Amino acid sequence: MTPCPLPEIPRTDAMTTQEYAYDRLRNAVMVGALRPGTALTFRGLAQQLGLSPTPIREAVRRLNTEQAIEVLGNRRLRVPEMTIGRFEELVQLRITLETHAAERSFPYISDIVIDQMTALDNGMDGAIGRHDLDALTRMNQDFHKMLYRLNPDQAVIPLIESLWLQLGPFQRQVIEDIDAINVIDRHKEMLAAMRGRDLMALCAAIESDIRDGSIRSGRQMLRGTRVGAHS
Amino acid sequence: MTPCPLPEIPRTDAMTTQEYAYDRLRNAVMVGALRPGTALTFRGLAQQLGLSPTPIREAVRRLNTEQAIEVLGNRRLRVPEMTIGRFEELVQLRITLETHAAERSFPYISDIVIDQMTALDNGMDGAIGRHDLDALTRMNQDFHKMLYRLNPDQAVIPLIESLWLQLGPFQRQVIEDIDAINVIDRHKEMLAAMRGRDLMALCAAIESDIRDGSIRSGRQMLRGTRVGAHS
DNA sequence: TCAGATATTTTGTGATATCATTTTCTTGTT
DNA sequence: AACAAGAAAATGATATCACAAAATATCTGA
Repeated sequence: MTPCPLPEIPRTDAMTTQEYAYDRLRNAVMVGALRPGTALTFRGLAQQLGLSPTPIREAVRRLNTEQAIEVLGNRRLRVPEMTIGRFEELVQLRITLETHAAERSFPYISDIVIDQMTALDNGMDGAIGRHDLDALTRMNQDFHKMLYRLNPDQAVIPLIESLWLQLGPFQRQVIEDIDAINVIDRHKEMLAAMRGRDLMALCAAIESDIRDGSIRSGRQMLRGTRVGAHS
Repeated sequence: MTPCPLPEIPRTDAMTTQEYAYDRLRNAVMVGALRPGTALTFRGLAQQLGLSPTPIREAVRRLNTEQAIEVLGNRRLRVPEMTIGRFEELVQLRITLETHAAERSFPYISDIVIDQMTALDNGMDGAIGRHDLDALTRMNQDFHKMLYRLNPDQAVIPLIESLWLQLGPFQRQVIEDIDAINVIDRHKEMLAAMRGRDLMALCAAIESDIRDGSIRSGRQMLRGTRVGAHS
């Protein structure tokens, strides 16, 4: 009965305990360290993190509001299962929201940002070499966020992150096949479109990027109604 | 120093205290009972609701995650201010997300649902007559949600509700001018498009519906950078 | 061996207490 | 009257406690 592996994250002094618990649990879901269907308890998490239940409850409730963790009526928490229908919805939503975000950030694209994103993209190759999938996932998200954040009034990122959280536990199984190279190629396409200031091409590249990361998993799912929770 | 008016809501026995606090605060923000810029404290809310701080903290943290309430570094909570830029972003996001939702629900439209939505729309006339703006807001949202919920795998509603929460406090000032009649007309357009199974017309009606509820407020805002917090 | 009842443990919930900060009020000085 | 300094009150954060409900383990009888 090994406790679930919650990847460690840096904790600064200015951070409250609740904040730390939230960040750590959120990161665990985001990078897919917890399989779909994983059962949790407030007190179990508290013990595992060496904290009292109070800040854990606040953290879990927040993640519940983001659809990242289910709070079941009986007294268990669960990482949501994935279904074919829900998966399709989430992917379509990602495409809609992320192309929207790109469109709203488009006027703010500058050469400087393109350089920064290029550097970040190059860094991802290193993560692949190291087989550091956690870092790869985070860097991939940072790459996308860097674009969407260009719009100074953006309100879309929290919504997109909720989708990433919902896809995270399932998506991990895809990334483990290291089709991640495809993702990188799509990033190159995105950067090319940004250099040419071509909005249509940028949105097309984003859509491809999202779809590529989903085809495999879609196939996997077609073999059963559910995925995850093998044990 | 009258405490902020948090509209009362029904409380069932099966409800936990945290859940009740969340629902009540959320409703208050949603219907715009709290003006933008309103300052709050955990303990103040606890006292006002006759509860201990613990469940209040959980409720407020959830609302913070939904961008409905700001948790400032100093020790105050605040209903976010509105800016022109953010307002424009939120409205555009609503249009993108709600037309997306309509598209994904489109195949599930049935005559029965159209009848139900028609009935709900008629009920709104009554709320206008009674000048019950809280009920009007809720019924308007229920009208939209009834459509978006048709897709059994929908994951979009929580995202849309986050936008409604962010617009709520500001939008209230608009509705108070009772331009709400326009909204109703747009609902009739939506219903007509649904009867004709015309997706394009449905999306156009939704976009008009959202824009109509925003023009006035946009104008109001152009006179200053901020709105609300009149004190 | 297995099903059902009972006892034990675990869990979620919410109030309370404590502590360090921060805010606010008071006071004194220029 | 204005402003700075210090005292008092209020606040956020989190551990702990008590209670009821639920889950799990144990026991009993066929």
